[in-house]
Formats: sequence, structure tokens, C-alpha cells
Amino acid sequence: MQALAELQRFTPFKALAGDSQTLLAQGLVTKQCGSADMALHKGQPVSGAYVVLAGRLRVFSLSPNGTEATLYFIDPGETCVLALNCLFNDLLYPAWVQAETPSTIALIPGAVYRRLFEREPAIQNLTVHTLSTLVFRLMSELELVHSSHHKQRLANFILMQSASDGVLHMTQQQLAQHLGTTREVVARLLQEFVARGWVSTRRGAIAIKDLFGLRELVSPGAS
Amino acid sequence: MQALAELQRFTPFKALAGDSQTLLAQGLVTKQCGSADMALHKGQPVSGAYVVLAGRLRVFSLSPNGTEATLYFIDPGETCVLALNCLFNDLLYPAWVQAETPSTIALIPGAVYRRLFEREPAIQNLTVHTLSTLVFRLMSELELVHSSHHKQRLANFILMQSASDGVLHMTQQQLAQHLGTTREVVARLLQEFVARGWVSTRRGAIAIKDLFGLRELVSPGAS
DNA sequence: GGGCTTCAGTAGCAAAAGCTACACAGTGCG
DNA sequence: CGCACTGTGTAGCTTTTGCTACTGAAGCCC
Repeated sequence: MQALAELQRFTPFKALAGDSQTLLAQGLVTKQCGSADMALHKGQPVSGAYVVLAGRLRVFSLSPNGTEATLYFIDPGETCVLALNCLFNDLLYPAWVQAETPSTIALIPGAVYRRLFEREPAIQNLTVHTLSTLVFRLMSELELVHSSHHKQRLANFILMQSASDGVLHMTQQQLAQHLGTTREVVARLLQEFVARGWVSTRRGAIAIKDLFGLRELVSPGAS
Repeated sequence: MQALAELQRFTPFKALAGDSQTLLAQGLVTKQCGSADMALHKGQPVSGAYVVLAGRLRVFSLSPNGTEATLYFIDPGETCVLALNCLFNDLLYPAWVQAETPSTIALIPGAVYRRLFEREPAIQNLTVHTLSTLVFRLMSELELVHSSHHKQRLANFILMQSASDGVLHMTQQQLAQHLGTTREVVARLLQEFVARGWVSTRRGAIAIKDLFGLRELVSPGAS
């Protein structure tokens, strides 16, 4: 099957025993998401484990007043841990998931995943490791949120998310949404960054000019 | 052994196979913490899994500018998940842990815990479940932080942490630390709550007078 | 009771963030 | 070219939060 072959490009699924492979193949479904499609809604019951095969998903929370904030991204080969979480605890999904770019997602039904978990050490490790990673990301995010101003968070976001050429292709509106703030705040802060010669802005993108200036702002003294 | 007996009061450790019991008994260490003692420092390497036997631990993060914020609490029978997390990923501990009340902690060495994890389904489930719970708590906390003002967070904290008689025994300074803000802000907000007849304040404690008023503030319209 | 420490209540000011509003630049299209 | 649409740069104002400082009240020890 096509989907199974795709899935087996990624480590933990390569090493499964023969009958586990069959089990996996039986229930596997793939799902295509166009850019900006919602993959999962908040409050939706979770039917299985999600593994991203291609593209990129964005997990974010949406507050009553309309501001959203990105929690983290899921890249190919990674699984959506929140879904795992819900799977093992019978919870409703606690956030929103949207495709950043057109994406392909493999969906392993809950029952199948649980059986795999019982018998395959590789899946056990994958599960624990994935959960751990998420915990770590959330901790970092949480620490970041209440230990720093928007100024620092913006600098950090630019540093972390810019492509290897130091350019971040994103409108200020999107940037504001990722940080859970408004466009004006982003514009004001960027204006200051530009004045200091740290970045340059143009329509739809931001280019880093002084990496160390930004770094110094994010973690002062850590040179 | 005393410590083992203590540990076995809690579910997953009751159901272990005989040889697992022996394994567990070999490496088990207990640790006493007085009130406000630090159980774990940030950046400290983690030597094993922590299970709280008695008392209560507080996990919090500390930002460069000195403000701290409570991430969550660990009650008897629960394990410190962050420690588990570090254990499986060889990470340094990412936060601080302090005893809220005098506490007893059982420490299961890393190697022992990993072997238990491999062979005991009960421990596997415990691990996954504990991690999941933490993920959920962190998600909620993160959502709360950036979707609501201090006013709402304070109301929420009072509702969640007050004893069954509706009284929260805590100074305003401590309250401010839990929320990652300052005493003045807490005092100002409480003043407003008092004016609306929602709570009454006295030295070292806050008493809830109008549960529904507070609830309405936390989640408007949810009656 | 007197003196000390801790906690609570207030005030005033400065910084940060959010909201509304508008002018202008860039892009695409007929 | 003119037009519409989207993204950016500003401005002014309000609310929230943070910081400094002082006063008074509650509890504790001698």
C-alpha cells in the first residue's frame, strides 16, 4: 500500500514485526490538507494517531477574544502528540491544527495504535519520546511567554523561524497571530529593530541584518 | 522495607510482578523535604523518577528578571513528570521544584525505572498517562496565560486553589508569585473583587463570598 | 504594654500593550 | 493607466501592568 510505504520512511515504523506491519496496513488512512485547511478542530473527538508525511502543521490555541497563538509546529515524520494524548486519556482535542503548507497526514486508528503500543517496544519509545518532546516545547514556550516582553518574543521568533538565508517570509499580521498580539505592536517593535539596524523589512518578509543584536536582546549577556 | 510499603499504597506499584518488586526495592531511596526546601534545581541532572509520598511539591519557572510562576503542583501518588521526561531524553531539568509543605519523596533510580518500563505494562501506562496529564495541564496553563488578563487568572487561581471551605490561605505576595506578577497588581485586583462582594480579604487569607461572580469572570456566559 | 516583623492598602508615575484610524506603497488585473 | 486589494508605517489615546514609596494594621516575642 502507498501510505504504508510512505510511513515506513520514518524510523520507528521501519522496525516493526511482520504481523504488526499487517495490523498497521489494515487501518491506515491518509488525508490531504490544502494550505490553511483545518486538520483538527478544538473539541473534536480524536479518532487516532496523526503522523505528518509531508508539509507542515501548525498547532495553535484560540482565545475567546479572537487572538490566536502558535503553540508549536509538526514537521514530516513527527506525530501530533496532542492527538496521542487524547487517545490515551479519552479527552477532546484541546487546540486547533491547521496546515501551514499543503500537507499529507497518515491517520492510524486509535484501536490499532493501542495494540501496537502494547506489543512493540519501538512504538512505546516513540510515544514516550514524542510526549516528552512536547512537554519540553510547551515548557519552553510557557517560560518564554511569562519571562519576556513581546520585544524579546518577537526577536526570538524571527531568529527561530527564519529560513537559512536569514529571511522570514511572513506578513506582520501573521507574525502578530503567532505571538498572540496585534499587527500594530509588531510594526512598532519592528520599527525599532530596523532603527537599530538589526533587520530590514519589506512587503511580506523580514531579513536579518544583525544576528548578534537580536541574540543579545533574546538572552542578554549570553553573547 | 518501609519506603516500598509506602510506595505500594499507590495503584501502579501494587500490581507489579514479584521480581519487579525486588528490583524496585533494591534501588529505592526516600528523601525528606522541609517546607520551602528545594527538591530540584533548574539545570540539575536528573537521577531518577520522583514519586511524592506525602506533602506537596510546587513546580515553577524562574525568569531572569526574578519573577517566578507556578507551572503545576504534584500531590501524593503523583510522579514528577518533568523528571521522567529528562530521564527518557537525557535532558537537564528545565524548572525548579520546591516543597510547599513538608514532603516525603521516593526516588527510583533511572536505570531501575527504565527496566521496569520495559517489562511492566502497568509502568508503561503510568508513564504515558502521567506525561499526558502534564501535557494537558501545560496546555491549559498556556492557553490561560495568553487568553486572559491577570484579573481572570487571579479569579481562576482563587477558585482552583481554595480549600473546600472556600478559603485560600496564602499571602498576596505568594499569590503574585504563582501568577508571575507583583503584589501591587494582586492587591489592586483583589480590591476590585472585594468591592463587588465576590471575596473578602484578611491577613494571610482570602475567602470566597460569591462563587458565581468569580466564575462569571473566568468564563463569561458559561453560567 | 512596647517594639519588631510581616502583611495589606494606597498613591503616583512610567512603560508596555491594545484599539481606532488613516495615509501610502506594492501588487495584480482589466 | 486606473482601480481594487492587501500590506506597511504612523499617530493618538486608553487600559493594563510594573515599579517605588509610604502608611497603617495584625501578629509575635520579650
